[in-house]
Amino acid sequence: MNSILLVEDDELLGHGLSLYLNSKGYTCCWVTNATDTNEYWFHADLVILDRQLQDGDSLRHLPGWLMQKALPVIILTAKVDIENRVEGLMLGAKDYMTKPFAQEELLARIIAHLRPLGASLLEYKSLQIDVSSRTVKCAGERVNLKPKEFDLLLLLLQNPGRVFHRDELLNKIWGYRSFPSTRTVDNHILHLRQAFPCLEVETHRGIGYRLTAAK
Amino acid sequence: MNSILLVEDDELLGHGLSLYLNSKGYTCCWVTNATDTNEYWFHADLVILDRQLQDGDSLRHLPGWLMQKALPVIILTAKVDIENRVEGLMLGAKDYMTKPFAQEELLARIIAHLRPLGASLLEYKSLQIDVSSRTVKCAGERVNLKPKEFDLLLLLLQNPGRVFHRDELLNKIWGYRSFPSTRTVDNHILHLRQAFPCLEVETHRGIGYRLTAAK
DNA sequence: ATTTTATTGACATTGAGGTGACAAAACGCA
DNA sequence: TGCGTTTTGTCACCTCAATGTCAATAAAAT
Repeated sequence: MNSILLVEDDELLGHGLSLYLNSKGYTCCWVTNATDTNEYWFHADLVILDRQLQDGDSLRHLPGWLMQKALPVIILTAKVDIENRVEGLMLGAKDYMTKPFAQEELLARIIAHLRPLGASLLEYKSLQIDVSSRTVKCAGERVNLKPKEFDLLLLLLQNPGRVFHRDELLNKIWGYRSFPSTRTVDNHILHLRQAFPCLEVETHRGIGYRLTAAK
Repeated sequence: MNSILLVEDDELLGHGLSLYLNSKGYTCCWVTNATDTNEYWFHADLVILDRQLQDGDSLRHLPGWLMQKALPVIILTAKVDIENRVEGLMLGAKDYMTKPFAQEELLARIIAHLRPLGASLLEYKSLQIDVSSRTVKCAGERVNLKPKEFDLLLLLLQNPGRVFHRDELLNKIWGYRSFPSTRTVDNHILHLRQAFPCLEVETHRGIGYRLTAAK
């Protein structure tokens, strides 16, 4: 469960937001000044930072805080002019919202910033395929696939249930434009089947292969 | 040299923005439809996506595109209502801007999203990398790296686990736009491997390299 | 000019993956 | 059911392109 540090000296807004965020399942820590911010910064996964605090413009502290621990920061402010937004973003913030704003939008932005970018994770039964690292885990165990094998697995997983012509596979993965009789596709299908017992690849005689849609 | 994919079917805005981004030092690729987006997605570091294209709502394609390669996406739209913003963010976008907007703010947001959330101190096993002073310590011992070697190490460490195409490395670190056959990348990888026995760089034959995510 | 850094080219090494032989299975047809 | 044909499964081998490696050269920095 992610924890959010809310820095807001407006009692009403601070109270409302912290309740709201709590209700959405976040651990929300609400502070009202720079000193407390400093203290709680380390425990947060994301920071919502009001720009005007009683003890001054919170932006002054931002670079220092970020240097201690890098976090996604969403700045809240009443100021609407462009220069201020640009300044906030340039000082290290990830996002900038102008009051008044809708709770729902803030929440959506929080989710967007907390969501890991590399989450291109495909799942099929006990398989996990990470596209960006080109790695496959089967029941938690890393399995090494050769490049073409990985490409083939990826294509099948991205279209579960669909029948692929051998020719289509040769074209999409091997880049072939003519289709000689070859055992190449079979070979790679074979390797995948051997590597992953849980992988249900149906043979469609005279056509090609398809991956049984997992649920 | 970061490259930005601009998906915008308004001629005027598309042209203006691509010029602007180019003038700010980005390699900007401007396309106007979903098909071309699909093709260029892989080469981009960040995507600016207009929501309404001639061939429909671009949000339909977003999850599919993100699955191929995870990228920060900024959505542009004329729609102002909250539901639309939330929808876009929930589908995987990192940011959402409503037209009309100021170029400067878009630029600031681009910078914010491309800026690695990295603290100035990166760690990997027994390595400590100080980004600001460009120094590396291995098990407490200062190790001198050549500039390009440091850049390469930094890029890998900022994206642990991710596979980098050789072309991508040549582009990001060497600024190449064409990709001649060269032993340059291999050489620098070699030097890093020799300098740091603890550095686990996987070779992905025919693709590139990746740093094993340490934990 | 001297030192440091980067790139190139030659050569060794490796491993991905294709090839073809053969076995096994599926299919068609009587 | 049985036989012949076609398609697929399986395996071992072999090729070649991609990479590892190093020394020599070029380029850049000082």
